[in-house]
Amino acid sequence: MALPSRDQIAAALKAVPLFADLDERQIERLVQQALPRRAEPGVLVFAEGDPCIGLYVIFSGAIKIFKQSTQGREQVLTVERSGGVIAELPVFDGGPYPASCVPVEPSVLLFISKQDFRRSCREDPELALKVLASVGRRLRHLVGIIEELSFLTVRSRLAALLLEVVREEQARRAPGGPRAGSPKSGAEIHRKTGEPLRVALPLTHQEIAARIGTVRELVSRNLSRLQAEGIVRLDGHTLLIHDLDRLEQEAESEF
Amino acid sequence: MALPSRDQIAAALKAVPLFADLDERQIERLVQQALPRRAEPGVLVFAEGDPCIGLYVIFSGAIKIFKQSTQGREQVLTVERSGGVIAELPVFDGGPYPASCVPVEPSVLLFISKQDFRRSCREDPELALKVLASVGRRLRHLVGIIEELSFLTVRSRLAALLLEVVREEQARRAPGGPRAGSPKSGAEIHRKTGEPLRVALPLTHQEIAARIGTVRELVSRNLSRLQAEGIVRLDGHTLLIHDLDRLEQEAESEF
DNA sequence: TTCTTCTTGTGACCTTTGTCATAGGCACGG
DNA sequence: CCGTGCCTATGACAAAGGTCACAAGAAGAA
Repeated sequence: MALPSRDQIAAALKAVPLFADLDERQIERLVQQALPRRAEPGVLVFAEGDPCIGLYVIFSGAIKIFKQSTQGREQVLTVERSGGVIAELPVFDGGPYPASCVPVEPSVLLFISKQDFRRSCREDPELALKVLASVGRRLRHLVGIIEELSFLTVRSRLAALLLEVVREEQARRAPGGPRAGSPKSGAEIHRKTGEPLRVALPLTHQEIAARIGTVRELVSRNLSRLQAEGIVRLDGHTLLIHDLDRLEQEAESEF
Repeated sequence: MALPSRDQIAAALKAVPLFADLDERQIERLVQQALPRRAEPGVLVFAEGDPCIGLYVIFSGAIKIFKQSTQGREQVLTVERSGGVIAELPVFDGGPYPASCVPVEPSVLLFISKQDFRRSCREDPELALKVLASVGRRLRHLVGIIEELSFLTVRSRLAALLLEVVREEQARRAPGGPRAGSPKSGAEIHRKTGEPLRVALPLTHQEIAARIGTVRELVSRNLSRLQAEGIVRLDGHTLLIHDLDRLEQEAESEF
C-alpha cells in the first residue's frame, strides 16, 4: 500500500478523537509535522528503554504495546487501532519509552516529533487538555489490568477478554453507538432468543495468553473448560457465546 | 494540629514539584483556590467510583491510593507524601475516581476544585505540560506494577519492595540527592564494609501484602525465608540488610 | 498435493499461591 | 497486673498456575 497523501493525512487526523474539534489551521499544522511511515508486524517500532523521540498516530492497521520479561514472557498493555495514538505520554516526561511497540497488522503510522508536539501543546492549551483526557483513559485501562492481575484468576481474565472482544466487535459493527430506533444489539438479541452470539476471535492462544498475563497452555485448558461447561463454543476462529450471563459472571469471580 | 495559614499554604505549594517555577501570581492564585482540610487514617478521602470533584495536594502526612476486591483483598497503587499530588488525572477525563484514597498517617490536604484547576491549566500551558510530565511518571509506575505482577513471584516482589523502602529512606536522609564530595550513601558503605544496612520498616505484613498483591501469610513466610537465608534480618520494625547484592538479585528473579 | 511450520490439546508433574486453624507475642488501657 | 486486640509464625492442606513433552490439526508455501 502506498503512503497516504497530504489530504488523506489531514482527513485521518481530523478523525482522531485526540484532535477532534481542532480548527483548520491547527490541523494544517499537524499535517505538516506528521511524517507517514509504514510498519510491519514483527518489526519493532520502538523498544522499551529507547529514548522517546516522538509519538505516533495510527493511520491504519493495529499496534500492540507490550512488556517482555527476560524469560520471554510477554504482557500486552494495549492494542490500538486506526485513530489511536501511541506514546503521547513519554513525550512529556522526558523519560524513555516505557514499553515496546510492534504492529500486529501491516500498518501506516504518522510520526510527530516530540519537539513539534510539545510546541503545539504549549501554544494551544486546549490540545494539552485533550492529551490529558486521553492519558486519563489510558491510566484507567492500566489500573484495570492491575486489578485483574491482582484479583482475578486466569479463568476470569480469559472470560473478561472474550467479553471485551465481543464488545469491540459490536462497537465496530455499530459505529457511532446504538441510537433510538436502531436494531437491537447482539447482546440483547442473544439474551432474548437464546441464539448464540457470534464473533470473530482472530487471536492465537499465545496472543491471548500475552494479553491476560499467562501461558498458552492455560488458555487452551481454560477455553476447553468453558466449552465443556457450555458457556462458549469455538469453531475455528469464530467464537460462539452460548451463555453470556454466565460468561459475565465468570469474568468477575475472584480468587 | 491546626490547619495551615495562607503563608504556609503558599510555601507548601511552591515546594510541590508540580508547581515548581510557577511565578508569584500563579502561586497566589492557587493559594486562593486551595482549600485546606484534615484527613485521618481509616477515613476515606474519596472512594473508587465517586465523581471526581477535584484534586488534592498533600500538605503533610501520607496518602494511600488503592483498589479493593469484593473478597476484601487490597492492591495499593501508590503511597504519596508531602508535596505529592493526588487525582490530578481524573480531573481531566471527566470520569470518576479510578481508585480509593485514604491517609496512612494523620494528614493535611489542600483541595483544588476541578473547575479551578482546569481553568488554570487552560490559561497557563506550562502548567498543563507539568501535569503531563507528572502523569507520565505515574503511568510508568503503574506499568512497573503490571510488570511485577505479571512476571515476578511473591518472593521477588517482596525483595523489590524492601529495596524500594531502602531507597526511599536514603532519599529522605540525603534530600536534594547526593552530590560530589558528600559522604558515601548507605548502600555504598554497606557494599564496602559488610556492615548491615539499617532502615525502618514501618509496615505491617498486611500492608506489605497489599502493596505487592498477595496475602499476609505469604509475606510472613517469605520474610522468614529471606532471614533464614541470611539476606535480611528483622528486628522489630527495623530491617537489616545483610546482603544487598543477593536481595537485588532476588528482586529480579522471574517465575 | 506434500512438506513444513505454526498452532492446539492434553497428560504428568512440580511449584507457587492461597486458605484455614492455631498459638504465641506485644502493646496499650484500665 | 491482666485483659483485649492486633500482629506474627507456622503447619497442614487445597487449588491454581506453570513446565515439559508429545501428538495431532490446520494453514501456507512449494
